[in-house]
Amino acid sequence: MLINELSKRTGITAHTIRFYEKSGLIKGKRDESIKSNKYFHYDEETVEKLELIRDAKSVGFTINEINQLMDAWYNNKLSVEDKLAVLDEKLASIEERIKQLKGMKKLISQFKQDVMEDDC
Amino acid sequence: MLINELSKRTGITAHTIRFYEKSGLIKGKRDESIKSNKYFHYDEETVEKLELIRDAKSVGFTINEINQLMDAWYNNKLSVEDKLAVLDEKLASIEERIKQLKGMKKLISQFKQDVMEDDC
DNA sequence: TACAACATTAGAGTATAGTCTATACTTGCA
DNA sequence: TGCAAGTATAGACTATACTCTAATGTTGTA
Repeated sequence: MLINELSKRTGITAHTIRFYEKSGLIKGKRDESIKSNKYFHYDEETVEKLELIRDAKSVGFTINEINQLMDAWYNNKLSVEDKLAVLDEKLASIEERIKQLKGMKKLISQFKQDVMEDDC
Repeated sequence: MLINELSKRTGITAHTIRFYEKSGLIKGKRDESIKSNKYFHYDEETVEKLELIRDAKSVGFTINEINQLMDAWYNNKLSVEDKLAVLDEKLASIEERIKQLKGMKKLISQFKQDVMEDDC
């Protein structure tokens, strides 16, 4: 599929998809048999990757971190140990974030109590 | 206390503190009785605020969101209803983030399983 | 009193993550 | 065949959140 279809399927603009391509997150292939253009072709895996990128971004991962994650996910040049190391590191950072969010939740809830009590 | 002491107490550089001041997150006072300089003086509440800023930033809140939060926290111009509205909104966004993080955790854990099974 | 340390302001620079424009070529359809 | 729609690339622009530099003035201490 070409970039326009990829964009429609993922809801991510062609501009942003090209930005991700330049950042190394995804990789389109050129059809060498077609000499008239230099259009990139994308497969189903790229759709999957873009969805993963969206999810990972929404939880606060940077492009760099997503790159590491995708290498563990799709890159077969990495050893199982290296993949597990990356995955474990990401899991730990997620745990840490959840912990911090819970702390902040507690803090705001407490303050909410205070505000309500002030009102009485 | 002057900016240098505030910086030492919070571990936040004077540059960044001034940036936060320009962004409206904190407010130093000038001693009108001293005419020879324009040094800003900060109180204990500012230390508290900077700690809150650091915590809120670490869970992903933007300066804009922190500004709203601080208004609910410290600004008495807001009504109790308005304060509660801000606090509830922040609580909801924290819940949402926790949910997303848990989803991502599940995804990565699943992939970790897959990687380990591939290894056998 | 010299001078290092500290304070302020304006504005430039950096990093991240896009977002948009301009230019130019290609393709599909009436 | 004409022309709108699609594609690629380079590079400019934006927003957020700092981070640093330069210029200039103030304070404390040996």
